[in-house]
Amino acid sequence: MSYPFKEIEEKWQKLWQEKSLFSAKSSPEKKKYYLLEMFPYPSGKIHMGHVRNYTIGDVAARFKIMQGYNVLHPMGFDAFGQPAENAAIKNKSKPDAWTHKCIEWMEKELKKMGFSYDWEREVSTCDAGYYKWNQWIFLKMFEQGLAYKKASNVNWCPSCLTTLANEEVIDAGCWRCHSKVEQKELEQWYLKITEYKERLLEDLKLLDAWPDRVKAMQNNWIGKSEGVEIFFRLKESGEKIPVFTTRQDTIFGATYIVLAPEHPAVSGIIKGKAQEKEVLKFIAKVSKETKAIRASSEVKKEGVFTGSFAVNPVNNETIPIWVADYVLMEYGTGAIMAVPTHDQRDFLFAKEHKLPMRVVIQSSDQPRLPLDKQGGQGLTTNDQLTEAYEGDGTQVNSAQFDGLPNQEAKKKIAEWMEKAGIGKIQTHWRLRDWLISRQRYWGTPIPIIYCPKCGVVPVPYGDLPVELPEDAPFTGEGGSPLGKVKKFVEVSCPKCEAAARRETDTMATFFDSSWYFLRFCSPKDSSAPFDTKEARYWMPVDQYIGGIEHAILHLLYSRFFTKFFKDLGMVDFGEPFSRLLTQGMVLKDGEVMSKSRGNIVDPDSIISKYGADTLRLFVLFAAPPETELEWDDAAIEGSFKFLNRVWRIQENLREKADPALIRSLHKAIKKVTEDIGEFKFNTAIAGLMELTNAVYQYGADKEVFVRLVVMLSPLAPHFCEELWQRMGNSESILKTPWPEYDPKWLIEDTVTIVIQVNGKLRSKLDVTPNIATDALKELVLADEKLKPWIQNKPLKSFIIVPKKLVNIVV
RNA sequence: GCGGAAGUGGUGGAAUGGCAGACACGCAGGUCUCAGAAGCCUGUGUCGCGAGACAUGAGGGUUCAACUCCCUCCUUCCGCACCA
Repeated sequence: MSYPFKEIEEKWQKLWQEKSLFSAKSSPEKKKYYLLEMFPYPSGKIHMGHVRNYTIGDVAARFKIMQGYNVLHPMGFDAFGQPAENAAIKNKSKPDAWTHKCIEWMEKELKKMGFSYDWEREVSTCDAGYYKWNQWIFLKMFEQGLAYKKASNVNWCPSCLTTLANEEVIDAGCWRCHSKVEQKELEQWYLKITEYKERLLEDLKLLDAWPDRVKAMQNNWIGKSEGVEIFFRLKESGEKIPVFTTRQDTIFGATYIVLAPEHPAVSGIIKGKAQEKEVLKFIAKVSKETKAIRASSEVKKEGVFTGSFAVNPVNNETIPIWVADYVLMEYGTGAIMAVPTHDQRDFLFAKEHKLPMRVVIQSSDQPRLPLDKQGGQGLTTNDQLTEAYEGDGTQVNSAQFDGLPNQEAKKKIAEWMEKAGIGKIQTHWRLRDWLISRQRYWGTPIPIIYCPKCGVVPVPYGDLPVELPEDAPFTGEGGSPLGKVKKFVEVSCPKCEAAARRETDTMATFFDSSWYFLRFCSPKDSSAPFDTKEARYWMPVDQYIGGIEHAILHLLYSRFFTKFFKDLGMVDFGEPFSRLLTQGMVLKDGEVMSKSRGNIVDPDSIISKYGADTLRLFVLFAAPPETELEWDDAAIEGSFKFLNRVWRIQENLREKADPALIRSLHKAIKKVTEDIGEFKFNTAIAGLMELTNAVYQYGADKEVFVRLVVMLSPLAPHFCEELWQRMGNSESILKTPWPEYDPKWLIEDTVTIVIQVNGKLRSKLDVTPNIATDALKELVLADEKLKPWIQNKPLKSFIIVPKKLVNIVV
C-alpha cells in the first residue's frame, strides 16, 4: 500500500494558504534572503521545465526559512505578449480575458506543486497598475535622452508582423516563430543601452556567482574590440578613407584595401574608370543577396578592382582599392586594409586575385616565413605561403618597429599613428541600441503623442497610465491594432491642445520583465514603480534561477535597467542578481520536450499518479540542477518507493537507536546541509536515502526519524508536514530549526585504513584514528596479505595519509 | 575561426589529488503468497573457474598516488561570427 498522497497534499496546500505562511515582511534586524525564479508567461499549463525551475527555487526558499532567514519568494506573470493576441484572433476572444483565465489556471497548477510563494505579492505585467510604471520608466528614459526614435533598417518578422530587437533574432530567424527575418526601413523607438556598454561589460567581473557560460555570452554579445582607425587617402583626390583594424601591428604588410560594396566612396572612385561597369554589376549582384546568403558563402570571397589607388599613410605606398562582398558596411568603417600574410580571409582573396603579399611578423617557430625580396619591396611571392600566419612574433619589414615583439609594437604603432595624425585609437562595439517598438496590441502603449505643431510630446506623468482600449479589432492582417481605435489615437496635444495622434506601437515585453524583481519589493505601491526603502532592504536578489535561453535577452536588459535606476538614485546597487543558476532543460528520449515532437510529459498526470512530492523529488534527484535532465517514466518509481519507505518507518519506531545509526544520522545531517546549501540536491537526496537504508538496517527511534523528516521537508513538504503532525506537532515543520550535527559523532572509534603497495589496493586495516606512526607501520608490515607484494624488496618509502591510507613503495 | 560547457557501467549519475562507480533505475536470484502485485533480502563495470588483470574519450606528463592537475589531440552540445 502506498501512502495517501492525494489527501495529504490537498490538506497541506489549504492549510499553508490559510496561515499565510509565506508572506514576507521587511524587518531590518533580520537577515534577508530574496529568492527569485524567472516568472512565467501564463500559457495556462505548467510544463516540466517550470516544475524543475520552481522546485529548485522552492527547496532553496524552504531551506533558508528553516535556517532562520527572512525569505522573500514571490511569483507573478509575464502576461503581455503575442500568444494572447494570436489566441484572440483565432478564438475571437479578448486577450485580456484569455490572459486572466490562463493566469488563474496557472496559479492552480503552481499551488498543486506546493510552492512556497508569497501570493499576496503576485504581479501581472498586463495590469494597468504595473504597466503604468513601464510608461513612467519610459518617460524617465525619454527625459534622459535614453529613449529615442529613429528611422533605420530594422528586423521584421513577416509572420508575427512586427519588428524585433537584435537580441530576438536567432540564426537569422524570429526567436518566437523561426520565420526568416526581413529587413525593413521603419521609424521606431529605441533604448540607448549602448550608453551603458562599458559598465555592462566591466561589471560582469563582479558577478562571481554567475555561470561562466552566461558571462561569456554577454561578453560576446557586447563585443568590445579595441584597435585603430587608420586614415588611408585616395591617390587622386587625397580624400580620407578610414579603415578600422585591431591588427595595426600588420599595417606595413597592407598590400591593398577593400571597400564594402555599399561604401559611399565607391561611386566616386570608379567614375570614368574602365572598371566602372564591372564594379557596378558586381555591386548590383551583391545587393540582391540577403545577409544570410552573404554570410553563408564562406568559402569563396568575390570582389573586383576599382581602378583606383590609395596611399598607405605609414609608408606612402600606393596600393590598389578593391570592392568585395566579405567586407560589411555595418561593421567598423565599411573599409579594411588587407594584410594577406597575416589574415586568412585576405590571404584567400589575394591568392584568388593574384595580389601581392608581404610578411611583417616573423614567427619564432620553425620553419620561418619566407621574406624573399621582390623588386626591393619585401614582397613574398604568392605561392610561398599556404596560409596566413595569424600568431604572435617579431616585427619585420616594419621600418622603425623592426625587431619588436608584435604585441609591444601594437601599442607603439597605435600611439605613433595618433601622434602623427594618421590614425586614431578606437573601440568598436557589437552591441546596438535596443529596438522596443512592436506593431502589436497586447503590450504596454508607448506614452507618446505626436502633435503637428509641438512634434514628439511625452504624455504627462499625471495622465498615466495610457490604458489599452478594450475594443481593438484583431484581424491578424498587420498594422498596429491600436491604430484602428479612433478614440485611442485621436487626442489633443498636452502642450498646445491642438488635435494630435497617439503613438500606436506598444513596448516589447522584455521591457516589462526588466524590472519586475524590483516591483516585488512593494507590489502595490501606487506612487512609484517601487519603494526605495523596501528595495534597499530586499534587493539585490540573492539567488536567481531560470533558463539559459535568457542568458542575453532578459538578463542583459535587467542589468541595464538596474544601472539606469542607480543613476536616477533610486537604488544603491548596480547589479540586480547576486547569484544566478541556469537550470538545464528537461529532455525525453534525448530531445527537448515539445508539442511538435509530441514527447511531452504532463506534470498533471504525474501528480495524479504519484503526487507532487514524488515529482519534486524525482526532478531533483535525476540530475544536478545545471545539467540536462532525461525524463524517465520508470525511474520516477524510485522516488515514489523512497517516500513510501520513509512512511513505513513510523509504524516501527523503536525505543532506542543503535549507536551506528546515530553516527549515520550525524553524517547525513552534515552532508545534506552542505549539499542543499550548494544546490546539490541529487546528492542530498542520496544522503537521505542512505540514512533511510541505515534505518532499515538498524531500526530507528523517534529522535532519528524526526531529523530525517525535518531534512526531507524542503524537498517533499506535504509529506513531511503530515508525518510531523502525526508525531504530535501542531506548528508547521517550517518553524522547526534546521538540525545540526554533533561533531563528536563524526569521530570514529576505529577507522579503516586502505593499504596500497605501489599505489595499488592490497589490504585494509581497522585501527584507532590517532594511532602512532610507528605502531601503524609495524601493524602494516605484519600484514600477511601484503607479503606476496612486498616479498623482500627494499622499502623505498612509506606514505601515511592520516585516518585514510598507507602507501608502501618498494 | 573565437568563446563557453561537457565526455565515467546497460541507463541517470557519484567521487576535485588518496578504496572509481555513492545513490537510484534496470536486470537476475531468493523470501513471503493458493497465485500475482507490493514489500523485504542478496547479487550486478569488463575479462577470468580462480588468484588476479584491465577499466573514467585518445595519447603523453607531473606525483608515492590522477576521473581529478599540466600538455597534445578527438568527439558532442551551446553562444558569437566574412567582426577586420
